[in-house]
Amino acid sequence: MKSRSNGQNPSSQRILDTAEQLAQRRGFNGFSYADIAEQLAVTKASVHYHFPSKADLGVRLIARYHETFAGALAKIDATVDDEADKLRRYIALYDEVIAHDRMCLCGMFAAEYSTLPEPMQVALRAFFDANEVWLASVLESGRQSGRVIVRESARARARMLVDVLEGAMLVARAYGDLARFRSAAEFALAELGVGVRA
Amino acid sequence: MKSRSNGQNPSSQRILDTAEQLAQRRGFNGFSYADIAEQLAVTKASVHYHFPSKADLGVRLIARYHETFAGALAKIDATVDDEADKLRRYIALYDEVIAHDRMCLCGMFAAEYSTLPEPMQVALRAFFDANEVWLASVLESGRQSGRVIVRESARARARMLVDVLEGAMLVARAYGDLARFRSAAEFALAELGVGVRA
DNA sequence: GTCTATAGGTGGATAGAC
DNA sequence: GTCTATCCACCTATAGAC
Repeated sequence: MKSRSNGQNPSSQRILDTAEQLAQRRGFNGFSYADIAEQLAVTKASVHYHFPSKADLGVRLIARYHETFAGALAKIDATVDDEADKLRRYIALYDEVIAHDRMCLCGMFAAEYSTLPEPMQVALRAFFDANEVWLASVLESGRQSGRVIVRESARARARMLVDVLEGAMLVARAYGDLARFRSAAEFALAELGVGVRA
Repeated sequence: MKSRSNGQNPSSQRILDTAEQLAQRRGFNGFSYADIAEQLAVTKASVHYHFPSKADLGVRLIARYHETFAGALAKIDATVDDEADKLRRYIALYDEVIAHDRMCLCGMFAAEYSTLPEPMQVALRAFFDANEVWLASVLESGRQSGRVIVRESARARARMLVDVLEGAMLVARAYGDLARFRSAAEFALAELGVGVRA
């Protein structure tokens, strides 16, 4: 039945790990099959066996990133009640990315959007949509519980929150300055009446 | 004395115009000499005559973009007194970029930062530094005149402003949604006690 | 599932005629 | 200042042996 890798076995995972790191640091147009093969000490042909085309690889990269992110959000929902805490935990997800000297995979791909195969563009928007939905839900809940200040549309504020975090990562990376990202994140939280620490 | 184009003659300007458009839409790694040559109906060799290496072209792109931007800021300073108006005019500069279906040149290059030749990286930071200095000055002045609400460091708030505008452009472009950018910009202004309209 | 080998194309860049 | 012609490195991708 399985005459071809489905991207779930160990080899495929290692390839995705390596490609993800490269994509987050150099962009989708900034790395090649040769780069992946070199880091894993295999041949380009071997990588092509698991991911026939770069478009396939790109779609799987976004899908896995999305799944991992969604899992992290589900864990927050399962372990945290306070909406302010949820927002802090959300920002910590971004913090960990830039702390590892990476850009958000989807923020990176957003820059290259017009050069991407259409399936990747669709998957990319799905990622941002999911972030927006989750954040809007937390903000709405926070407004009702009185733990978060949201004067305007929760949905619009959710979008703006994603925007500032992506932008802060983008610019901070040019300065190699993690503190710069944290400062912007702190401001974004403060506007919601949420302190950096509980 | 001038045996070689200095990037200031008409041909060079047309090349820079074309390259700028391509770079803002596809990124520095997303266009080639062939793309420029095709749009201008000349040969690649002719483009290389004006800009021998792509690194040369990239540095000149950022330098010209920076100069144009600085000129626009100087014009704002020369024609507007009210700090809230200055901030609205500043945001209008970004608005015009995305309205032309482009990303900020330097925001785009920031994504590709680690793949850029070092001279381009230096020029890139200089652009963001200049933005930050101008904005911080306007915010500080606005705070003193009472026309802008700035509770924290003007410098840090200036950075955060650049971050949210760059991030809003980045994400809005994936949705082809100018309104999404405008909404984020409006929020950013509102936090400073500045309305969208005077 | 990984390898060697290679195809077919495009990248940036240069030489030299006009 | 623009052209033709070309170089060489690299790209994505495939064929076929092991």
